Amino acid sequence: MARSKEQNERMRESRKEKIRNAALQQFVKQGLFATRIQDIAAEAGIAQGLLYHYYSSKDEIFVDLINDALDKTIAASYSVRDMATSPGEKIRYALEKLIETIEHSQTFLDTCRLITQATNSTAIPVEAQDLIREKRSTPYQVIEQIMAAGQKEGTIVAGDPKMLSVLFWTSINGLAIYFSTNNNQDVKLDYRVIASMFLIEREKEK
Amino acid sequence: MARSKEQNERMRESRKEKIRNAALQQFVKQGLFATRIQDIAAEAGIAQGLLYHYYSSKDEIFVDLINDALDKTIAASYSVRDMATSPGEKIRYALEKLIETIEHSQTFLDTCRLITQATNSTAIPVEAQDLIREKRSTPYQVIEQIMAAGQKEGTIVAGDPKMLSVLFWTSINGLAIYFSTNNNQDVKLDYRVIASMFLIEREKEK
DNA sequence: GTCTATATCCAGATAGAC
DNA sequence: GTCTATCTGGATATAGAC
Repeated sequence: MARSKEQNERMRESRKEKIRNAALQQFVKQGLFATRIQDIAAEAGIAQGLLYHYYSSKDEIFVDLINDALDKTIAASYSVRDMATSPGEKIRYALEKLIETIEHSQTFLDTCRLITQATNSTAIPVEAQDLIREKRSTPYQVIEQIMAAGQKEGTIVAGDPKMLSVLFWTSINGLAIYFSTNNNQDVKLDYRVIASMFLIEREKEK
Repeated sequence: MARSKEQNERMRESRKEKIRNAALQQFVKQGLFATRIQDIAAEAGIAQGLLYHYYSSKDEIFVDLINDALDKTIAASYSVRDMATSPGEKIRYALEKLIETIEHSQTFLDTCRLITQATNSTAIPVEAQDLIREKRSTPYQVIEQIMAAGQKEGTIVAGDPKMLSVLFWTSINGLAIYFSTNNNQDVKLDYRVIASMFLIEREKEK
């Protein structure tokens, strides 16, 4: 009996995962409000009514997705922070990986779009607004600290570390938004151009 | 009689302008779908029914706004193109002005947000989609050409001019999106950091 | 021109059959 | 668990009074 219960739990969770994926596709394409419950159900291959056995409302799915997206972003920034290298190298490596991810991971682009959408609308569930207030500043703070450490070390350009962090993330976000709707293969990004904003000459050579 | 007719025309247009401004405020805050006709009418200080004497639908207002926004962006890029200076100086000057505008003009931020919103949603009127397809590439092409000219001149860094143009606009757009919801005065932008992505050392000194 | 009141439609959420 | 059918609320757009 216990096993059957466990199996059910697992099946239920995998079904919810399927619904979340379907919802993410629709939300990034159409936005929260233009997406109908029916659209999500159709994308997930189930009837509209059945969706309510897994989520009690459209908003609840949205909040779940936002929470996931924010946690992923925070986790990624922590993995950069905890690297066993110099601050300058952390910035260089992070940009290299982020650009590569922008070019190859649709999931990453979707995550960026969802967060941007949520951050730029007052018409989202209050729970989502709270999560954003709570979690969104972490990646900015992480990069700000690395920038400050890099300046002490002499590998990062002068200027307010907070500003450098804002430039770092807004460049990445701007690119992600652009590539999410222009997945044209005719533009190949070179992360070193962006890196040259932050790293002083000596570092650029690497 | 002719004068009265003319006056009426003018009053009608100024009323429509008022409605457009109200709609822009609501669209950038809530998005096209979450915004109700009622919200626009309230913001414009008129009754809901009256709005239909000026616009026949919410979509029609949206299309009008998108068209304006795209035309403004194109006009701005042409004014940079037609400057009587070197390509390197054009890039430097354009960035200086754009950063200043991001910091001080709410209207500019709203324009960027509206275009970003429209570009990133399939759930907008087809007329708006057509306008975007038609007009959106112009600013990219203008900057691309300046970058290429600057490379010949020896003031712009190496790399695909198309990529440089994409980096130029996505940086600006990313910043505009960030500042439209974080109008914190505690971060002062320095355009020279961004300029250092594109201009080679000799130019940076300016 | 401007308002209030209303008809119509459509999406979210629920109920009930299988 | 899964579906179809239905209730309900709310927004768009229209009609009609002033």
